[in-house]
Amino acid sequence: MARTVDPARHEARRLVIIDAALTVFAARGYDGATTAAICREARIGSGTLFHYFPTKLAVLLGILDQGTREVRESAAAHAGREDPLAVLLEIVGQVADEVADPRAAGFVRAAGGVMHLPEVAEALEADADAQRARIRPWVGRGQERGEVRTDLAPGRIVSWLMLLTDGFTERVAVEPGFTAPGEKDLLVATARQFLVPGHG
Amino acid sequence: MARTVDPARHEARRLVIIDAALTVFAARGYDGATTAAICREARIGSGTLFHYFPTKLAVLLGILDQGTREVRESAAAHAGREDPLAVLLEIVGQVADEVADPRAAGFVRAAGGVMHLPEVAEALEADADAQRARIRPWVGRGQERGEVRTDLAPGRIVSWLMLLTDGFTERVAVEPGFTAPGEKDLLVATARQFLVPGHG
Amino acid sequence: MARTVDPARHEARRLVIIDAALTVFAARGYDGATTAAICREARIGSGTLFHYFPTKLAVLLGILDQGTREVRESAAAHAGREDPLAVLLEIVGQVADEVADPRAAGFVRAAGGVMHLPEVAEALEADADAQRARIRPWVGRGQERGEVRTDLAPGRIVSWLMLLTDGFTERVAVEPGFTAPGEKDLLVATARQFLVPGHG
Amino acid sequence: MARTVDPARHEARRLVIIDAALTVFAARGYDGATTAAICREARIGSGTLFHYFPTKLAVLLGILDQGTREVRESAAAHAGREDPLAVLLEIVGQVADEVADPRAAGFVRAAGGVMHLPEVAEALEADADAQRARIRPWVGRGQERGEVRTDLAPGRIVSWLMLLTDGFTERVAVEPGFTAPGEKDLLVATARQFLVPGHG
DNA sequence: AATGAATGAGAGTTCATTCAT
DNA sequence: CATGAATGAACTCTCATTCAT
Repeated sequence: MARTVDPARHEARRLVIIDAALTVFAARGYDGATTAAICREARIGSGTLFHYFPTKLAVLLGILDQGTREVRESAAAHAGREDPLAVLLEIVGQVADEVADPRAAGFVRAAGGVMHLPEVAEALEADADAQRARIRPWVGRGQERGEVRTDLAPGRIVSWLMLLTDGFTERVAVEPGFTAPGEKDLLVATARQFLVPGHG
Repeated sequence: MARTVDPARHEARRLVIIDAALTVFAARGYDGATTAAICREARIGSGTLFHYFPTKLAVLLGILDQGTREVRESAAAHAGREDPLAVLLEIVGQVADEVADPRAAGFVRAAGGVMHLPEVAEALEADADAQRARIRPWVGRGQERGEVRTDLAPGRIVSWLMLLTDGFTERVAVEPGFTAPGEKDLLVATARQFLVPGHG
Repeated sequence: MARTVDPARHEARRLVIIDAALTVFAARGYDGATTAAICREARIGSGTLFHYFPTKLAVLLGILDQGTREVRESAAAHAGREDPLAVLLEIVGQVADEVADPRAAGFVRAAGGVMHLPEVAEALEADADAQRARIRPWVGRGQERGEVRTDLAPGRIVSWLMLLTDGFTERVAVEPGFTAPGEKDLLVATARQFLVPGHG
Repeated sequence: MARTVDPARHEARRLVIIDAALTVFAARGYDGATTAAICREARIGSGTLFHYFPTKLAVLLGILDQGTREVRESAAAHAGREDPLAVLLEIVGQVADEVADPRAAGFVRAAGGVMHLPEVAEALEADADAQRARIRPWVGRGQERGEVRTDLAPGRIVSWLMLLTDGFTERVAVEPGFTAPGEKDLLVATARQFLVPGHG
């Protein structure tokens, strides 16, 4: 009656691998990250990696899925709110917080570097969809209540908010002096400015 | 046995290779782009590629240098102007125009994907410096003349303008419906909004 | 903590594994047969396989030994017979019957494919020896009684009978239209023709 | 005007590789033969092997194709002959000669060991077809002329001739004392006996 | 100058085997 | 006794780079 199948342990180990891979991908890019380096970082044997993920690419996709799942959870957390503009700015601020993880930008670039792989493109699209779905409803409600500008279609406003967070992520990654905590307030202010132009 | 080192011919061929490589890097990423594929695209033999560039990495760096040089040339074109705000918005608009090349975003991501290589980091930094140098003086002059907000240090304003163009580039790359020509005006308007907050 | 070493149960399980391995080896060859596939076929865990056999190779050798043992048993069954030629033709016919098992030919080829391994070569030799030992006495007696040609040394006649059964096995394996039951009679007739040339 | 494409040189090198691979496959089986060993035997770098063959399997298939081609050429050599029985016996004898190459049997077994791979099965079938096609017409003509038994369908006679050569190959491979030159005459005699039963 | 055949270092991945449970 | 998660040695194959022609 050997009951070695401990799903919790399995999931925990999976997360260890994902975390290690995130580190290595961020530091060396997708192709630069050897599976050997990931295993070393995760302190596992090479065989174990492939016990949990069928290919190196699957590890990358696993990380992306994880991120998408977290975006969806975050979206759920806003349910029931009645202040759309505040929610939108909170979401923007949340992105700034996430980018504070020094690995975030490196990993985003690593994934972008292999976006030509269909599976990666698909996963990134799914992630983008989740992000849009998190933002979109609040734009609509904000417009209905007159809290958000109505001269732009809601979908376009979503795109521009994502433009701001994308640009923010990139800057944090590239510019040493441009730190997430230090620029967060200006990000939120700029987003507000964009959402409510007259405000300034 | 005429030593027919025709520098013009040499440079022309170099540019052919650079253009081919740009196409292939954009389509497949840096590591995904084999030198064989670049040679095929450039219609040259593999040996020829290495006559013009010592390594594959050197090809990438060559493209980046080319871009940096163009930024510098573009900067020179603004010399003597007396309307800083207009110049800044022109520069922003110019980025939107460049991004219309469908290869632009793909190449940017390809380069970002190997940013962990010191030479690439250096080249990208040089490019960023050139971009900053192109923008920076006009921010300062704009502030002096009262055309640009003064509540932010000029360097920070430069960073945020680049944030906008970076985010714009990313959106164009990722979102099928988000086209450079279609969104250019809003980019310029948003940049203006950022530079002159009261304006809206 | 009863030391329930039930030898019967142990042997039964061993046979289950051997049978499963025979199936998988026949279908995929020795190297193509993963231990995982054998375990799946035998409905046991991978650890269990190695409780019964120290290595994958030992499983193969186990099957071969089993076959050799059966040849010896078959040989014993002929003891006391007084009609050498009939015995020889029965043995030949028996091979045809065995080959009717669709796995037989596949397994023979699988074993042949790793004959370069000394242990396998040895086991196959032992099997061949057993087969020779089963045939040889009846050839001698047949010659003594004038039932079998005497122009060839008995050992050579044994070799040629095995040549016929080997070729038969191969044909059954390779040629869809060449079935063991359908060709058995001709095999026996050809063997008789070989043993008693004038007979035709 | 570099004209480095020397097809003759290319073909020669290809044959060197095929010959080396034949040796190694025969000695160690398909899976036991590492590409490294083949390269060592052929005195080439590992990259060169894959310059000539896309995969290790393709090398095996190349050898099989080569064999099939040779069978077809041999078939063509008999064109115009008017003595069917003699041709058939010559073909049988030819097989005995080929089997004298000590690598032949080992290679046959190596290929058989991976017959579960569809490409190998297909190639072996093509080879078998070529062999049948080489034999078949002479059986028909032999029957028409009354030189060959007519109680069996011609296709079946073909199968049985191949049974004899297959068994011969196997015996030569397995039995140290059973040599191709030493047993060739008996092979031909046995084939004749089979083709013309009354003869003995 | 231009070529492409040849190279080999290095990568991802497989799988027989071990051993704690 | 039975299990299957963990392991790492070993393999095939890719591809940037060299160099004789």
